[in-house]
Amino acid sequence: MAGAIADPVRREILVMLRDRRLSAGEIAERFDISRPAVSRHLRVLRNSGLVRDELVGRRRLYALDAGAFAELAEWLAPFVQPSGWERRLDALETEIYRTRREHRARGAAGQAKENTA
Amino acid sequence: MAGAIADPVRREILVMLRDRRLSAGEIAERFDISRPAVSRHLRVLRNSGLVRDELVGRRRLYALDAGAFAELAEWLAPFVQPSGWERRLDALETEIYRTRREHRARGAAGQAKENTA
DNA sequence: GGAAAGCGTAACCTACTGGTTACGCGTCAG
DNA sequence: CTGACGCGTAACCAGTAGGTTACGCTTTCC
Repeated sequence: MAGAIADPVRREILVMLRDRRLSAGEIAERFDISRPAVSRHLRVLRNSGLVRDELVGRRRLYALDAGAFAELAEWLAPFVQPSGWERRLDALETEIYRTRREHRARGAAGQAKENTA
Repeated sequence: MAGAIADPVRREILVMLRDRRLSAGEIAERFDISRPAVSRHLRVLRNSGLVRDELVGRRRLYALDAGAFAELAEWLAPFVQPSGWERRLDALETEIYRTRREHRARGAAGQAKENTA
């Protein structure tokens, strides 16, 4: 399911559906890609459960399915605002590593370069 | 960035890092795939900003970056608990479509099959 | 100083993804 | 009934993602 929101086109479709329910054609005409391409994106969204579809005459209306998004949010929740526990454990672990190292090499200063800030 | 959480291996790495900070090797040995493969997953996570890395001696420690997750959560937020607005608009739109249709065809009953429940 | 440890990168191959055009099927309009 | 509309599917193709093995660089240990 997480793979469904990986594609930018699909994410934009989801944003569009946030406002109102839309037919396949209405969705497709807002993109520069062909209609079948959009149709397949819609199928992926359908299979992922992020979207529900309803046949109305010869049109097919798409709407968001809140349930799937709730699942996503549920997965994401533990990652936002780390509980503070980990930071302490990290510090402890680093300390262990450093003391073990400095047990021998006395002259080497403790250096650690931060990346990907 | 959303593409980074599409892969199941990367998601599992993130879960692992939720508890404590880990070195590349510690991460790699928990998977059946080769170490270089894990290394590239880590690069993807690094480039996506979901993970920060710090060089400690000859090891490279990885830790979650809360900022990126906050962004994700921010994007996801508008999708959980729809505001109620859309449902009303949907109902209205459906009504318009039906009345226009039934203006001519009197006998046809309003039918709409739900899919992908 | 030299061997080993810890990681990343390069080159390569396969599998999937996402795009296209051509087509088929059901529904509405006249 | 027949033509147009709306939409999905099939077949095909190029680009990317993710796996592997081989290799190189930096840091630690003796």
